[in-house]
Amino acid sequence: MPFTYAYPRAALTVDCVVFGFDDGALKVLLIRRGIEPFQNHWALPGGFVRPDESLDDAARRELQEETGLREIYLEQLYTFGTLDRDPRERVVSVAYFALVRRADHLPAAATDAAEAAWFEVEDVPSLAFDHAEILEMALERLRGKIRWQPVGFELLPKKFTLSQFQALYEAILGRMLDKRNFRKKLLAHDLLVPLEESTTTASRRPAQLFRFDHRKYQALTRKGFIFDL
Amino acid sequence: MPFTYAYPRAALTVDCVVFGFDDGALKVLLIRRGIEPFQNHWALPGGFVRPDESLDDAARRELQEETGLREIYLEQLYTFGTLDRDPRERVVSVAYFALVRRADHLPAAATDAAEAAWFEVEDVPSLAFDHAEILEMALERLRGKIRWQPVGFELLPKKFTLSQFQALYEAILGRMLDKRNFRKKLLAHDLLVPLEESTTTASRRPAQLFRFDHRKYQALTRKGFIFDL
DNA sequence: CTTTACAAGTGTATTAATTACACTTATTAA
DNA sequence: TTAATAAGTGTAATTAATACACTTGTAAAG
Repeated sequence: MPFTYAYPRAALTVDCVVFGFDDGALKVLLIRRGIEPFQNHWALPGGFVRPDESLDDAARRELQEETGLREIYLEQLYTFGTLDRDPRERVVSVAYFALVRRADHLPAAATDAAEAAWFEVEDVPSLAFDHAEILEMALERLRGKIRWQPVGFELLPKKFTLSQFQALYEAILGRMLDKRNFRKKLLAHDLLVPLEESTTTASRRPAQLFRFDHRKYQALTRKGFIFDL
Repeated sequence: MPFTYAYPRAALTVDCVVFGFDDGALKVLLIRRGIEPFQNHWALPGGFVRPDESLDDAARRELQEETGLREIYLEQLYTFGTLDRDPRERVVSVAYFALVRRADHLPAAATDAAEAAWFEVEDVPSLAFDHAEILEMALERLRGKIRWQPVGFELLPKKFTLSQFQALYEAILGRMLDKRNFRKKLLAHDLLVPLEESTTTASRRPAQLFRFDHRKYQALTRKGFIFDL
């Protein structure tokens, strides 16, 4: 049953830039395309928006289908609509920006059919379509967002050490931070709750574990706060 | 000549939130709709994206056609894609955010057919579709943007006084600022060039006129800077 | 020509935030 | 017992943010 319109219409897709943090490095989740165009190239997970779902719903569905990820942090990034971004026809893509706790989604994730893998953002293969441009914009968004919101909440495991937190910020910002100043500022926000436990593995001094105070985190993000480090 | 697809496709539109500053108040440009749905309601200028133009081009064209505005500051804001935002059919709208110097575009602007008018953002009539929501998001963007870019450049006349600049910030932020601290911080950025001239009208002390140093403005926005007031 | 009304313009002291900087401690493996 | 490694900790100097009130220059009114 075909659908007919008086004027040509662009196809609508969503594409997701999924960031994770692991082994001290910021990573992005890519899938290997199974079909043309760009068959076998790496690309951002995504696909066509269905007529009966909102853009946000489409992004969540595609993520679930292609990477197995569910219930993760997701926000709209930007809409890409230049004329030649898809070789087949006019395709407008609404890009999304997602953050996941790698520990909660351990493997490269249960995937439908295509291959999915994490890549360090500093070492990404050449990407299909204009996905390199989308990734670049997502990185800028993340670097900007970190100044406003304690983004770590979405990227770190539920229990984490201050060193892990600092390593995350250093990976995102791309520069080293002073340990004492970092801790002083972070703890001043009264956002972290120390746990009874400490790390046990590794041949060195154990580190204190913390968790986020979810309530205070939400109150702070609502009224907006500066978190410059 | 009809166009046929295997699946239904959403229509794609652009809508523009155009801000201006005048008489000490922040204003938004609206048009009165000539056709159904929402005939005679006020709405954001906008319309359908044509198959041969990018989203940015569509926004610029619609602004020109409906309000006469050309060559103004324009950036993409957000894409609105809930299922029921248009009563006719599925319509996805890419919203844009624009800033104009009211002095350069004096009247409500040369308009094609529909009526166009400026409204104070604090006193906007009820709007068609989800345009109230779009306007709200644009205001948030403007209030956020002002903190790290000297937005005044796009909104103030080419020659302006420090009091005008402060009034603009007060209108956007919705609170009063201290005159001495405002001037101290603003001038510290070394972004303004004092002119020979002063204001002449009005029965009071003339005010020093300034212009922006375009070169320094661009250098600062590129590397990002904090402009908290 | 004197007075009045009005916004323009100007400085300092206090407080808060940011930065720079180096050694000690707890653990495991050798 | 020693070596290796990352965890943990405080202070002084600098810089930025804030609070706050009077004088000046012009035009209009009297």
